[in-house]
Amino acid sequence: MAAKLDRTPPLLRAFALLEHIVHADGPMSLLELTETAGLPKPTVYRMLNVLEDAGLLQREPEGRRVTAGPRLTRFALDALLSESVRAPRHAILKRLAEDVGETVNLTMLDRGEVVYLDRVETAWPLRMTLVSGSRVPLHCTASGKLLLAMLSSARRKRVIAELTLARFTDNTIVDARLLEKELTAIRKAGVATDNEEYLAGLVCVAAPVTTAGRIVACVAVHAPVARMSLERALAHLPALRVAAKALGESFDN
Amino acid sequence: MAAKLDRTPPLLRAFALLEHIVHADGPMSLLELTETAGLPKPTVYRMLNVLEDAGLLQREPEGRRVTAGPRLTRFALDALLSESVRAPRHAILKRLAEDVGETVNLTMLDRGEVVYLDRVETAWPLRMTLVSGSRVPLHCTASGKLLLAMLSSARRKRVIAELTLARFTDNTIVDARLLEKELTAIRKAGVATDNEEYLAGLVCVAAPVTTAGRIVACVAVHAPVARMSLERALAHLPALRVAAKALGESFDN
DNA sequence: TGAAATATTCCATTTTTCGATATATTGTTA
DNA sequence: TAACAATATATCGAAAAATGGAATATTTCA
Repeated sequence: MAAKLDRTPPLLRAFALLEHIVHADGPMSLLELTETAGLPKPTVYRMLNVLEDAGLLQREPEGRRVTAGPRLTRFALDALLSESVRAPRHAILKRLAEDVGETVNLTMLDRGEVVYLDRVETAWPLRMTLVSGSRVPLHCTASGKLLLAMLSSARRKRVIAELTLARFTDNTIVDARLLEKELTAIRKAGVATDNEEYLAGLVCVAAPVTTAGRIVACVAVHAPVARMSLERALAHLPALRVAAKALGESFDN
Repeated sequence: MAAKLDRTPPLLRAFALLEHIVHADGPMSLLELTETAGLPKPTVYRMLNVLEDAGLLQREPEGRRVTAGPRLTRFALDALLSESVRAPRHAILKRLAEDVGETVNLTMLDRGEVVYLDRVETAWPLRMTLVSGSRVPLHCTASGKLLLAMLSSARRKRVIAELTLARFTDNTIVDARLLEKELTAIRKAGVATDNEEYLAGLVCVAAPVTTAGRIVACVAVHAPVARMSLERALAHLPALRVAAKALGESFDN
C-alpha cells in the first residue's frame, strides 16, 4: 500500500500521490510525502501545487500540510454512489432485504451526517423513501449513533459538543450526557438501535461494516414498528452481521 | 460538470477522466468518453488502457465499455474516511450557522489569496453543495483584510507588494496607503468587516482563529445587506469569537 | 541572533504525451 | 454471405511537459 511512485506511469502519478495522502492518518507534509512516494522534493512540490490549484487538495491552517480538498471529497462520494461501484454491495443488500423482509441500507459518515450509499426497499408500501445520497442526523438514528460511537474519543467529544441535539420525537436523545452514555453502550454491544427517535413509528437496527480493522460503514434494517417491533428487528442481528462481514470483505476485493 | 479536459494540466487529465466516468450514469464507451472529455480518440484510448492496467477501471464483460474498478472504490472509501478528521471543525461551523442564521465560513491565507476551507449555508439543501475551496481576493474581503492585518509587518509588505488592488465595487479599497490604514485599525480592533467591498449588497464580519498564539485562519459570517445590516452582523461577534476559540483548539490536535 | 529544517526556484535534459492518419476488428443489414 | 458501418487499435515524428540535481530563500527554533 505504501508503493513507491517512481515505477508508476506518469499519467497515474498524480493519482497515486492522492492515494497516499488520503490513506494516511492525518495531514501530510511535503517531506513526509517525498519519503513515502519515493520522489524528489521538487517533483512532489510541483505536484502538490497543481493538485491544490485544482481543488483536489487543501492546505492545513497550522502549517503547510495537505489533506483532501473539496473536489476530491465530491469525487469520492460520486464514485461510491455510482452504479458500477454499488453493484457488488447491492447484491449483498438485496439478499439481506429478502432474508429479513424489510428495507435495508448501507450508510457512511460524511460532513457530520449520515449519508445513504445504497438501499434496498421491500415490496411493502413505505412512506419513507430516502434515495441514495440523502442525509439524516447523527444523534437520532441507529447508523448515526453507531458511526459516532466508533469515532476516536477525542473526535467524538468535539463533534458531540457542537451537535445541535434537535428533538424529532419523544424518544430523541437531546441531552449530551445521555448521548455519551448511549454511545458507550453501543460501542460495547457493537450494535445500535433507533427506537422511534427520528421518525415516530419507525425502528431501526444497525451493525458496523469493517475493512482492514476499520469501521467504514453501517448496514441497517428498519421498519414501521407496527410491522416489526424493536425486539423482532434485533432478532435479525445475525443476518445483519453476516451481511456486514460480506460487505466489509467486498471492499478489499 | 461536463468540463472539457483539453485545458486541464496533463497531470490531472487522468483524474479528470475518472471524474467523468464516475459521474456518468452507467458504463461508458470510448466514443462517449472521447466526446464528453473533448479529447482525440487515440488519447482517450491510451489513457483508458493505462487506467485499466492500474485497476482503476474495469471493462464490462463484453469488453467494450468501462466502469470504476476496485482500486477506485478503495480510494473513494479512504477519501471519505480521511475527511472525518475534519468532522469536529465542520460541526463547530454548523452550530455557528444555526446560531446566527446566516452563511458562515472558515478561511485561511494561501499564496496571496483567501481560500475557503469550509462553509455552511443556512438554508440546507438536501444535496451536498460544496463551494469551499474557492478563492477570493485579499484586499476587499473581511477575511482577507483580517489575515493580512495579522501578518508580521515584513510579510505583510511582501504580500501587499504582489497584490493587484482591483476595484470590484464603489467601496473597494484600491489605494495601498488607505489599505495600510485600514489594516492598522483592524489589527487594533481584532475584527474585520467587508462593507460591500467585494460584491455589492453583501456584508461580512470576520474574527481571527488562533492556535499557539498565531492567527492561522478566520471565521466569518456574511449576508445580503437587505437581510442583515453591518451593525446587525457585528452583533454576532461574540458568537463568532466563541466559535473561533473552539476552532483554534480543534487545530492543535 | 544564528543555525538547522524546510520550502521554493531554476533550468538543461529526458521523458512522455499528443493527435493526424492508417489499419484492424467487430457488428449489422440486405 | 457479402458489403457496409461503427468502433477499436496501432504508428510515429513533432511538441509539450515532467524531471530532478543543485542553488536559493524562508521559516523555525534554540
